[in-house]
Amino acid sequence: MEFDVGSRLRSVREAAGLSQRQLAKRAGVTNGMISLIEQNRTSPSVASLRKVLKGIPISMSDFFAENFRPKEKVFFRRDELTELSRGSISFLQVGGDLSGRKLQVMHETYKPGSDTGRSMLSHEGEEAGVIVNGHLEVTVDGERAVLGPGDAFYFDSRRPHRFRNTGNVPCEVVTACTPPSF
Amino acid sequence: MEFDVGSRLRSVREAAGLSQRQLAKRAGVTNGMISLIEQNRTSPSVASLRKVLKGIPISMSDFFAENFRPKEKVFFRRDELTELSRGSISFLQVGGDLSGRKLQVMHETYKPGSDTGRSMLSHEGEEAGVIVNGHLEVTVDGERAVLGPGDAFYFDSRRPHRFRNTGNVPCEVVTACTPPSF
DNA sequence: TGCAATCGATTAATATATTAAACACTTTAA
DNA sequence: TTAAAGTGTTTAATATATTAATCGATTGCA
Repeated sequence: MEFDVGSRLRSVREAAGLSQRQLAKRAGVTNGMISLIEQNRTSPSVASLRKVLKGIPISMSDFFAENFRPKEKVFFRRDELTELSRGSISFLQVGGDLSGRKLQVMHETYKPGSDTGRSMLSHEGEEAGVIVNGHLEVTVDGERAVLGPGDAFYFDSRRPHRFRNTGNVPCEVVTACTPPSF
Repeated sequence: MEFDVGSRLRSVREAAGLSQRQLAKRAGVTNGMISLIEQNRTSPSVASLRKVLKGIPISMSDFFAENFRPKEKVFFRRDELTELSRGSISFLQVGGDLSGRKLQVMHETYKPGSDTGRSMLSHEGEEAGVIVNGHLEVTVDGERAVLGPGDAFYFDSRRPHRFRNTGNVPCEVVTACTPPSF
C-alpha cells in the first residue's frame, strides 16, 4: 500500500494541467528537480516538497492521503464480525475491509486488567463510544474518568488516549471512529 | 496554520514515549539526525521522514494532518447525553453541539412497535451500529434483516433505510454515522 | 522546409541532508 | 564520591538533494 512520491506527484501535477516547468516556476524550484522527483531518482526534502505542492496547490495531508474503494455487505451476524486484535482485548469490527471508508464501528470487550498500553498513541480523526456493560477507565490527554453502563466519551483522536479495565468483570463497549484507525 | 515538522515530530515522539535514540534505532537513522530535525535545523527528505515515522509508528497522512482543536468535554455520564427524542424512539447523543464535527454516536432505544417510518430515510454519509439488547428489523435498499444482540449493520446512508422494532421488548442499539445527520 | 518554443530528461557543480563521533548534562546504583 | 548509562546537542566528514545548463524530441507557425 506504500505509494511512491514520484508517481503521486506526476499524477497530481497532470491532474492540475501543469507542465513540469510551469509547476517549477510557481513553486520556485527547477524543472529538473521535478523531473528527478517524479522518476524517484531523488527523495525531496519536505521543505522542497512543500514548495512544490504549494504550486499545485495541494496540502501535504491530502498528498499523503490513502486511496479509496467501494463496499457492499450490509448485515453482519455477531459471528461474522471481523476480529481485529487478540490478546486481552477483543475488537469485533463491523464490516470487513474498510479501506476507503470513513466510519469504523467496533464491538469491544475488555477483560479485567486489560489495557491499550501506556504509549498513548494518537491518530487523525474523531472517536466516540458508549459503555454497554462493566466499567472502563478512559484517559484522554491527562483527563481520566471511570465510565459505567450508559456512560460515553467523545474526543479528537489526535489527543493522546488510553483505555483500561481496572475492574474485575469484563467491559463491553461499542465505539466508533472516523476515519478508521486500523 | 503552518505547523513546523520539528515540533510535530518531537510531539508525536514524546507521545509515543520514545527517546531520540530509541526512535533512531527503530527507524534505522542516527539520533543526531532526529535531534536536528526536531530543531528544524534540517529539512529531512521524505524518504528519511518515512523511516522515522514508521518507527513511531504514525502515517505520513496523520503526521501532516492539521492541528488539534482546543480541549472540549470528553466524558459524558448517561444522564448527560443529550436526548433527541422522536416519538417512541429515544436517541441519546454522545456530545452536545456537534456542529463542525464529523462523527455522531448515539445510544438509541426503540420501544416495541416503534418505526422510523416507511418514507425510508436517505442522506449523505455512512452509518453503522451494533445491537445491544432486543431485536431490530433493519431494511436497506430492499434488503431486510432482523438483528439480535451482538449483530450489526454498516451501509452507505444514501441507500434508503428504515428501522423497526417488531418484537415485544425494547431494543437498545449503539449507532454511529458520519457526518452527523441531525 | 526552416526557426522558435515548448516538452521531459540528463549532467557537472554546488548546496544541504545525514552520519559517526564526540560533547555536556542528568539520573541511577554502588 | 564514583562509574555507568541515560538524555539531547554539536561538529567535521560524507552522501545526497538541488541547481544551472544543456540535451534530443516534439509541436506550431512562417
